[in-house]
Amino acid sequence: MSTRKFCLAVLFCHDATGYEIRRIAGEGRFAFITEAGYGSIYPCLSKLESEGLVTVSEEFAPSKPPKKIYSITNIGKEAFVNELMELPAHDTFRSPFLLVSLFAQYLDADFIARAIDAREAYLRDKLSELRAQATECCNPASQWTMEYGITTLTASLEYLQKHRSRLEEIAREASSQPQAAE
Amino acid sequence: MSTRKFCLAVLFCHDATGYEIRRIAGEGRFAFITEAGYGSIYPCLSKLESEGLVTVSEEFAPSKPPKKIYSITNIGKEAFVNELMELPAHDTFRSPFLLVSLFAQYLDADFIARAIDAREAYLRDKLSELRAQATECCNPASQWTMEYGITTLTASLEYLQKHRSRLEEIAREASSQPQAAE
DNA sequence: GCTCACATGTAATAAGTTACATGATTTC
DNA sequence: GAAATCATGTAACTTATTACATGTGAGC
Repeated sequence: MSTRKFCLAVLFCHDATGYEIRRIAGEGRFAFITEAGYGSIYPCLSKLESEGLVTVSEEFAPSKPPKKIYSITNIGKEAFVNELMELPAHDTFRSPFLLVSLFAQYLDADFIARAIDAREAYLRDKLSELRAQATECCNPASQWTMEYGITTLTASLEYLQKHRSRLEEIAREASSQPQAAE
Repeated sequence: MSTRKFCLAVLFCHDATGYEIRRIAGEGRFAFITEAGYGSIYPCLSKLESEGLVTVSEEFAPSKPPKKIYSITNIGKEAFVNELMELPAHDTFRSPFLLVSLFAQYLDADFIARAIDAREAYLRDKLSELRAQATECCNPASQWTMEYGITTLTASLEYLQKHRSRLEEIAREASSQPQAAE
């Protein structure tokens, strides 16, 4: 149901094609909603249309692929707001990296260093993207939400930078001695 | 594949039944791995057994339901470590609450206040549970990982406490005036 | 000439969630 | 006596992911 809400959320703000909705997924103010691909978005838009929550208008530009521009209807807006008005489920936060860190002592030190590097780079990218979008944006609720994201990502990046050496050491120490299961 | 890794991770540390694995899901050092239910765990354990990564021993205590205690095999340990030794995928963080905050201006102020209250309570609970587990635990990698979680949850809770009034005001202001779409 | 961005979609597969089905023991 | 905890599992359903399939135009 999360792709559904995401599509409605985007269309609530402005008309868009499936392609555009896909591009927005996981970025800016939608960073923490979903990262749906085409395979979820296109079928979802068709379903929303059949339910009357959105309408489509096709645009045939000469010598360009035809576009389907989706708009949310009043019924769609109402449905969306109603769906939001239930106490939101709690966050799902899943981190394959934290599974790696949990078993750092059984993995090699080089690998751990590379995994940390990759994570640091990723967090930095996400952060700069979010910061850029946040300064551009003038809607107060969007700004509040993006600042929330910036705050938590910053905390995450700072922890990683401050404490990465400790994790790297755990991996180094373990690989230099015979290992025993915990 | 995440339930699979989670089961192997738990069994890497100690033997357990499906029921126990379920209880550990989403708690302590496994807080950020998965929150799988019985419906994922039991079939997963059967599959791991058929692959030879774990073994089962049944325990028939008189006047108690029979238990199936799973143990990881050497092949299982090896497979697990090998699966971890690929650069971890990036985190997935999905927050239904942040979708609500994004549209705060269209929702009623009371509802926003309740949603924030619920989130604050949830974060506080998660944090105290994690802190309790972190002090009990003496494995350095587990501790590093839990402190990571504590750091980000703390940042999240602090943001919410400091800035909740701004979000509440957005909802209040909007409901007192005629609304226009963004 | 090649690759990237634009643009839409389907089909097969994998995975997870929910509800169902059962039953003993312990705690209030 | 009721509710919660321990304990296992299946079946149906929903959802998301991946790969496939196709085609144009712009920039290098």
